[in-house]
Amino acid sequence: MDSNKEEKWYKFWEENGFFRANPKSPSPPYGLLVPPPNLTGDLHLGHAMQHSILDAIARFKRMQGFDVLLLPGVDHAGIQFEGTFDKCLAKEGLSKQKLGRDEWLKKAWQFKEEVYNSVSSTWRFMGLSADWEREVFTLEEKVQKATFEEFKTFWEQDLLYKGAYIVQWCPKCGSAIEDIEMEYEERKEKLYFVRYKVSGVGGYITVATARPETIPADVAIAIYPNHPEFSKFYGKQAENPITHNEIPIIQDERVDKNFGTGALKITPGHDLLDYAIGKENNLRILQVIGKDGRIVEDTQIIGGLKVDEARAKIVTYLAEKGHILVEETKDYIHSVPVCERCKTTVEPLISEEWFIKMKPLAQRGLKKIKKVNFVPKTFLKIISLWIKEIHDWSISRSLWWGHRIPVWYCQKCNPNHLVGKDKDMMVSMDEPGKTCQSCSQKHWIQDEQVLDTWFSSGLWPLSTLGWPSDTKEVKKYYPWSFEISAPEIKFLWIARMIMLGLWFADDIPFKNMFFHGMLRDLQGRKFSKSLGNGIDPNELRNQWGTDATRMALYTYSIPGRDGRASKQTMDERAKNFRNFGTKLINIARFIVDLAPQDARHLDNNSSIENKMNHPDDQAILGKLKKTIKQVTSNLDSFQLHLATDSLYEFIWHQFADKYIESTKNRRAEAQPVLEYVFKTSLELLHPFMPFITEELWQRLPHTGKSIMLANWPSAT
RNA sequence: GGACGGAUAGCUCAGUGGUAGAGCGCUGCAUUCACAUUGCAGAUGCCGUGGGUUCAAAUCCCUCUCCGUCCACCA
Repeated sequence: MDSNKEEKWYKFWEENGFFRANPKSPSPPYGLLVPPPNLTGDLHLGHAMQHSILDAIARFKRMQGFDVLLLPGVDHAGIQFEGTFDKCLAKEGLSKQKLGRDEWLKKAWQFKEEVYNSVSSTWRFMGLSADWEREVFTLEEKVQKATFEEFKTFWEQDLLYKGAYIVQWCPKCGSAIEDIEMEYEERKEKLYFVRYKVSGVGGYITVATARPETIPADVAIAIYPNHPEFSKFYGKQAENPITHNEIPIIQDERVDKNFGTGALKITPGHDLLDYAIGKENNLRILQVIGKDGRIVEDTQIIGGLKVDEARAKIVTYLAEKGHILVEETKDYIHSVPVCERCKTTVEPLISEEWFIKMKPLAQRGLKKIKKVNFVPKTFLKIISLWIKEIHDWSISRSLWWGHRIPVWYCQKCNPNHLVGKDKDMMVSMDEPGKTCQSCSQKHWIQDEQVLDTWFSSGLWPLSTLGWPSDTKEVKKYYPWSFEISAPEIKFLWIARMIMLGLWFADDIPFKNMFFHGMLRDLQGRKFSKSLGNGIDPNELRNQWGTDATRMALYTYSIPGRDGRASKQTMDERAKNFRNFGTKLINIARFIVDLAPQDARHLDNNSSIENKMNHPDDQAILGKLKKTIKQVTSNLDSFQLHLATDSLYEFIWHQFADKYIESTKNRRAEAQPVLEYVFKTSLELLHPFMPFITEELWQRLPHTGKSIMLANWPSAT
């Protein structure tokens, strides 16, 4: 089937409104939420698979008589978009600094339009029967309102706070990121043994560290309790070899007695564990690494240097002074956290950020999460465990592209942008009309940061339906019937949608949660641009057609199961299903074009089983019934690979190879069965191969305008 | 260190208590036949290891090995 014909049918369906949901219809709802692709991202094989699965379920449910809402959207993808856009600006010699926030945003929106227009048409691929008129962009007004309501409610419920906290900072993105936005890279570095002089009693305490450049920010040394060698120093002071400050020697059982020397330098400003220990011991917090990834200027010895330069220089210096013995230095392989998006080494440092207290949300989430039917069900456990061990969610990002934090400070009374309840700050979407309660004037200035993309995406099941307004869409389609996701965003997105949905709408956001597997290359590596191992779904479509590409993808659609694929394996499978399509065309040619003059034709009004008594007819009708049952139950349990498998086997090897051959000597008599079995087969196949089934169905005796509107075959 | 998943034909993978399956690849035969983008026939597997439950195990249970993924504050 060529792409012109595909386009023709797609247009036919869309123009007839077959993709549209109808909240007013009395039919029961079946809502499917398309995971919004990133604005800047090309669609890859994983998207193609998601779309194919979503579309099969949607078409199946429509044929079963449901009022289907398949709702598409686009994600603004904060960090990713901003990175791409800034690169483009740099080519024109422009930058954020030069433009300023307002001008930058204006250009960013223009850029968004350009990008959107150039790629959005490709999102309609794979025959996705989405209700395009309802497409939602994550920054549009509707979503803004919902996001504001979310923020405001958290604020009123006292679940929102702002504070200096140790965060994972990506110097390149210039923003805090969440733990779950980080990756780890195995790196071979050096482990240095640094001697700190103990004051008063004489002697040294040695710590092992991979990060000597943070020594200027050391504020204590911690040893594990009852350290055989060092416990005599407990309570004494040591001398910081760089700053020469006196720092206390403390004990903590979180220090691993088997690592290094059993003593740990405490740097609360640049390490999460140290931060926790420092807080409990009321230690000062010093910072030597700035948000630009360089050592702060007024640091001794290494001020102004990049981190790796600083490390080299400080090691040389400490070795010269006898604090590091070169022969004691070890090679050390460990995992270094890097930013998932730009692969820059992440620096833990102190920053002012907004947080949500997640405990209450997690509690409610855990109580109700069992209502979600996870496919495969192992995800219930995985996600529940994560929710159980939830920590507060840092929702602010130092970006410009996103929902700006709806908080206003009185510039006069609150120049440091501190947060208290209703004095010199306000939570408001637009500039407050009121005056400041402290100075009775209006000098409002908005918080500089924007919200984490997932803060708004987490509300996607509600914001897309017009919440917080009590719309007919919310009433009818919430909770959604079906959601699909890649496993990699199960915490970032899925877990949060569940908690937020329960918090704001008091119900789970979706009844069925389907996780597909990850497609990898033949060596088991992820597809990535840098490896160049990606497979372009459009190339497959051009070569083999959309129907065949979809069928090839269904063979990989087993819930939660990763698959390995190459262009070659995809070609092999797609080719097979292209051949299957050819087979269908030839079956149609045989049944329709070459029908004998005296053939009776299919009569929709009477039961075919009762009229056709030949054993071959009875046999094929029986097998068809069995196939209807199988396909229906496989679709009900979202096992698309089994559904397509049994259809393929039935149509090709039972119907075409055996039954059709057997009718050649009683051709005219068998015509009604040929027509009936083929038409029914096409209807069963339509969710998976929408184009060719429409094309051929139209050529058979039929009622109704489209196979999309046909009733799902019944086995009774 | 925890949690989860995988190991089945040359390759990519289904199956998951009752005589080993598909696609691609391979071998042989068939062309005035709806279809060579085909049909028919065929070869190829101690279903990772060791044990257990059962009349019966690739399938359920336990052990081990190897691979993979996720989680965790790996200095």
